[in-house]
Amino acid sequence: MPVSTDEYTNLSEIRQHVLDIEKAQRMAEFFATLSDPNRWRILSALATGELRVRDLADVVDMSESAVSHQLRILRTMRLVKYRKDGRNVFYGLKDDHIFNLYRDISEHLDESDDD
Amino acid sequence: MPVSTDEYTNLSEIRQHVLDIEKAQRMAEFFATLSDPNRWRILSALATGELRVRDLADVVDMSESAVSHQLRILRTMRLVKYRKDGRNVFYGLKDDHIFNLYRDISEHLDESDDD
DNA sequence: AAAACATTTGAACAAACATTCAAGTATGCG
DNA sequence: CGCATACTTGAATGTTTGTTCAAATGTTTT
Repeated sequence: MPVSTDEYTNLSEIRQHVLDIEKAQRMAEFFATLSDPNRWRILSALATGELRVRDLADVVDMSESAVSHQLRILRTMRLVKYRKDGRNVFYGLKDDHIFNLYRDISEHLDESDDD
Repeated sequence: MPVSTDEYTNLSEIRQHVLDIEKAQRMAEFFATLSDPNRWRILSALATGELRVRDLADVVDMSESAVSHQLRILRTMRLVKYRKDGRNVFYGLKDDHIFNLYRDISEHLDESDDD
């Protein structure tokens, strides 16, 4: 009986289950948003409540400019919301999706290397 | 009554809730692992079952070398397991943590921009 | 033992990214 | 109005990252 180049598995069937490039791209982009330590620090600060940029910069120990750049990214991914009040801008978490996520991953990271 | 530089919030209290740099770093590293479209494609392929590198490369349409490099990263983060069989190496998902994750994020990504 | 196959590894290169610095906008205050 | 404050933006810079290509390792087959 004829065998294709593949001797082990039916590749054409598997190929249909592989995430298409567009979807894979969107997933990757989202995770990229959370792949920076300072953005996590920002998010954890905002988890305590609304903060204006200046104070946020202070508590996470970054320059206002750096924070502002990062907030733009978090905004784009709709992880934070903001509200203007005079010359201040207050940022907050958009929902707590992220902190469920945070819990799940913490678990994974804390698993011991038993194999 | 004296007011610190901060007129709005008690910063020193918030500071204690900010993720420490080390933990933030670990979180970021983990998410970085999932911040590449091709790694998602690899994971989704492995979600169908074990595959050897050659076939994996085939279904995700990448070079064997590129796949091998990516598998090293996934291995480091303990997202995949592997098993040698002769000259083949079969890779598979280590657990399905990741696909719960996948579901959660899909939800978030599919939310409409209503504000 | 040699040739073919499967996978890994390392160096090199281009693309993506985070921070800095300087300049820009916008609001409030004297 | 003019100056200070709060925030954003853009260009420049150094670093990280993913792929390619070539070579190395290890295994099976003849």
